[in-house]
Amino acid sequence: MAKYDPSSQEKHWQQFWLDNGIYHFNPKSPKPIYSIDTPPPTVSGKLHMGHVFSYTHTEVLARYFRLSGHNLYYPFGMDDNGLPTERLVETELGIKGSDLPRNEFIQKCLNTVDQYHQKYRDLWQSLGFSVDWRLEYSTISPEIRTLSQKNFIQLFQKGIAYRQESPALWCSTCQTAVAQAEVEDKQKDSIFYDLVFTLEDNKEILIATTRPELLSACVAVFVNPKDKRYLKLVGTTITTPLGDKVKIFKDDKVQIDKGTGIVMCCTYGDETDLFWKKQYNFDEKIILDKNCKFNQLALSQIQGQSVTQARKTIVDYLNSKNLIKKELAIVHDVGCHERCGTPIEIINTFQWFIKVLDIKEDILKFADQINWYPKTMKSRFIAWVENLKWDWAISRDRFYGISVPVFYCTACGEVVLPKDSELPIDPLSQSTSNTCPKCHSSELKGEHLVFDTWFTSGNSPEINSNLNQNLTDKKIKIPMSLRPQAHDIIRTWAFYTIVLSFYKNNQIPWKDVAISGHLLLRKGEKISKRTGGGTIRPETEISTHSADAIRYAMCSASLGLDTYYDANEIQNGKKLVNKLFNASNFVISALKDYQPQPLNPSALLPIDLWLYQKSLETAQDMAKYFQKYDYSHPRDLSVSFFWENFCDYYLEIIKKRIYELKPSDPQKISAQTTLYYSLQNILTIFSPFIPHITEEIYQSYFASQSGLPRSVHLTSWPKITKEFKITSDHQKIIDEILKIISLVRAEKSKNGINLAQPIDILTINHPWLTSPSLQDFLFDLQGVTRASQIKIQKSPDLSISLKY
RNA sequence: GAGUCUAUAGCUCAGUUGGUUAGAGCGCAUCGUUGACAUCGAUGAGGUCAGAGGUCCGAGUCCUCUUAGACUCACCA
Repeated sequence: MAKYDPSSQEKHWQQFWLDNGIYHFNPKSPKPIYSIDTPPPTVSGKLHMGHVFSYTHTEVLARYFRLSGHNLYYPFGMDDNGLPTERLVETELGIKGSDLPRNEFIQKCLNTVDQYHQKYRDLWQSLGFSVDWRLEYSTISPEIRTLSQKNFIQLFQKGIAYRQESPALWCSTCQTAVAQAEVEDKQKDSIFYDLVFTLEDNKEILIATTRPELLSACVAVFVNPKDKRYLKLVGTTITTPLGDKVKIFKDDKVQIDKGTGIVMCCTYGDETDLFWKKQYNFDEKIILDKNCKFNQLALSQIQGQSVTQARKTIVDYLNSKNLIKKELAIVHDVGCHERCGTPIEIINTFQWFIKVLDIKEDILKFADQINWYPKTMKSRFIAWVENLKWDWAISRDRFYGISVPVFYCTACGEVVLPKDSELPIDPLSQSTSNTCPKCHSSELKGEHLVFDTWFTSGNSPEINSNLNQNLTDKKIKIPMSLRPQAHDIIRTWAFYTIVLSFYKNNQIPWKDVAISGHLLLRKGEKISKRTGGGTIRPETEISTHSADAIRYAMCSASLGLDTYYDANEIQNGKKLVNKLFNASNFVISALKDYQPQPLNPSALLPIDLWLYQKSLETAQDMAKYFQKYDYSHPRDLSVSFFWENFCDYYLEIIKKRIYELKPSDPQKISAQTTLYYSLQNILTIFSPFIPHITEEIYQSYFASQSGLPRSVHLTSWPKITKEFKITSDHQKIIDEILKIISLVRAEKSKNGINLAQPIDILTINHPWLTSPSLQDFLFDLQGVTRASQIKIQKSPDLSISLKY
């Protein structure tokens, strides 16, 4: 018999599914809709195994929901605008967005993105994803740009989106404001400099800082109210090493034992500076401009210099005047931009914000209305919301993104909105026919800022519910059924989606959230955004091991847990595929002389009914787990039913009937009927995990049977019914028979004897089994044990003896 | 500094609301294999459930503390 070759067959079935629209959403179906808010992966480079991991989880679950009677709505998007994509294009083409005319740069981005769409789609399809590819979206598409801009305009009109010049978290490499969620801590080497300040009585006093370059922006000095050393200085004036005079204040935030116990407050070195500025209403002294170069307000020597240059310059300068008394090398955590690793500065700029601090309570209430799987992920969300300190900065000083759709009146500065019909709009290259609502001037200047990608992808439920309307005449309703995603973007994507849904619909965006963990390469080694999993590439893994084996391996650990990439699991997947192929071929060959007939429990031998019932129970148990978004238990349940009950026991038990009985014998037909229906169940319950091999087997036999669907993926999840329940008496006997089979095998194995070795007499010593009660099982038992004769003797305990 | 999670066999993990003798796969050992399958079958060894205390008739499971690790947040002058 030909071996199964996944490398050709997987492609073949993927094409078959596409050609036949097997996974198409059917708007006319009466089944309840199950809708998935698939994460649109950011187009920022290659997809890595971490993507494969979490997307496979959703894929497997989606297949279960389809089989269990839902009209599955499974779209797919690509998040292909904004900073991450820009950075990809910049590195790939070796250009800088800032060096090119905006239109030209955007065109280059669009070209690059197109290639990536194809690559991404190819990968998902090579894994056998059951997505309806007619429902594919791209966040840079005109429809979605319109939707995003429209939503912005509504938020602006309600006063929820606002523009403000204020200190914002700023990345000097990316030249843009960033959101709190995009900042991550990094350990950096630094130096604590003890600088000489002068008191009113001309006495010198030391203040430690790691940011001497900000000295020109020093607006105050703080000590701790409990610090007896300095308390008497509060209220007096102090002179900085540069000669500026500032006042000394007291505040609890000062740590007595850190540095010299005295802190300078510079606008702005960190968030504490910002807090003090607001609290004590200091005047700002802004010395860093948007390029993170020092301006005219800074010390003349450092003007025009970057932060690192300036630090060196000013240290040299102060040293030359002997104003640094001590340098202490330290390692400390610095907030950096997660995309590029650059330390974040706080810079004053005009940015657009969405109010989120005002609605923390509402958001927390929404979090309660959503089912979180696993439950513990909800606490991460709550912790994030409770700790928010900034409104959501939604604008970015970048090029390739969805423009903030506003104009400014050059006469009076008023914000002018475009007409809805003018959307999508790029205010830099397009104009609006609206005029200034205040002074009616038509002299307008377009906004150059673009949206943070999350502002658009945060609308994904609405995007999904409006996709491809001619295919989905019934609108997909919000809340959608499921948001699947990984845990690293709880604070971004999940949070922003809930915020936007709150403002837009005052409704939760989805009923359930299923959060995947991360795939780890080795103990403690994450797949980082930079290296993207190194040499382990999804494409190679799939082509060398097969999609089915990879899918199987990805479902090994529980939802939400970080999991190691385990070559063993892939091997197990391969073995399962092989085992299923072999077992099925055996079953199908056993069905050669079989005419399919309706399944009638009373026409089945007890052991046959037992096996069939077991297949239904397994399906039912799996369903319980699947409904809780648990894919790993169902996987193991299906494997152990198939491997142990079906292969190791049942197939061996019925071989004698298959080989030796006439086609017309009811006992043979009973076995064949059981095989016929059980194998269908087995294929269905395995199909979410290993969709290719199950389709291969299904197509080789079942697809041509009358009354059966044309694909295993269109079958129904097996349902348990009372009529297929065996009696408890039979169950008891079967339990004993399985034990006896096991004992015979052990006995043979212990003596180094081939399991197929015939036995003259098998003697069963048993407390209550009798010949009549074994009547229905005797033939099978002879077959599986190879015993020509079976004797039963009464005995307090179960034991067996063999005579060869 | 705060929060969340994790700690079970050599490895990777199960262990549902506390209930007999703690499970699986891999690995290991021994044996077997001409009738679906060596990507196989059978049998077996291997665990004081991180540590200490507590509640209970009974704790891997609940509570407290300790230790180690991961993640998130805060601090980052």
